[in-house]
Amino acid sequence: MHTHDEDYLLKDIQEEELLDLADLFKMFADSTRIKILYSLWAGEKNVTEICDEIEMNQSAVSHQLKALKNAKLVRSKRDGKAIIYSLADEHVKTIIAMGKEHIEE
Amino acid sequence: MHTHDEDYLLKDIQEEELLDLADLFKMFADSTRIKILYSLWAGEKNVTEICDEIEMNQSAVSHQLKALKNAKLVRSKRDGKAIIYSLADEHVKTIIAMGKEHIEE
DNA sequence: TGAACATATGATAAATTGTTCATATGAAAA
DNA sequence: TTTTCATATGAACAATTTATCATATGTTCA
Repeated sequence: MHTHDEDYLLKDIQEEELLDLADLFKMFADSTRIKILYSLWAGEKNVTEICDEIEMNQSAVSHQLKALKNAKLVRSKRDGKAIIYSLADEHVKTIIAMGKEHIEE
Repeated sequence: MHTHDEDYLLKDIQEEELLDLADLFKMFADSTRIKILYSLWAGEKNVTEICDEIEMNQSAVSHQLKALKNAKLVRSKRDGKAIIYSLADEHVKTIIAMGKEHIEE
């Protein structure tokens, strides 16, 4: 049996989930970030390589990598002086693939 | 045989596609718009109903509906005084579902 | 026809976001 | 142990985005 309070709570949780969802999609909603993700599609790269490939300066890329890492869309590991980034999981690819399907109609 | 020009062109098309992709994801990257899409998940609704459900004023909702329609994520049809909106296709649901999967880990 | 209702839209103000610049941190190599 | 290379970060400014307000448009009904 559901009380009114429970319904209220449920609605609240949904609200929070929707905010989280919006935050996630924000990560895909900027061309620099999408370029970075796309650039990592083929495999891991260090920051310099990403900068070269997407032709964007190091600071901007680092800032965006930080955001992507926060959203758990990329991982990083150190290799000597370099930090190597890679896609965190398959969802990244799936989400981008769905987006591509939509615009290619 | 690929000429240098063709490669350049190809790169250019990808660039444009990435911008389009980012624009698409922008639609999902705002809580008002995500609420609207979610509200239409169950079925078509007119503007007033959407406003009531997501507790947002009519002007803001209309502005966002316009953006969503531009992105071909919702459709609309007139019914007397009202305009009835609905999700444009299944991609909307798939994309949101993928997003939910990611954050629910 | 005109009053009432439903939605759209333009302009503005507020908030958010992204890039850049300068500099800090941290690892390697001389 | 100083210099160099790779990356991160804070602050400031610019650009973009969103909500709000006022009003316009279009439809129905008296």
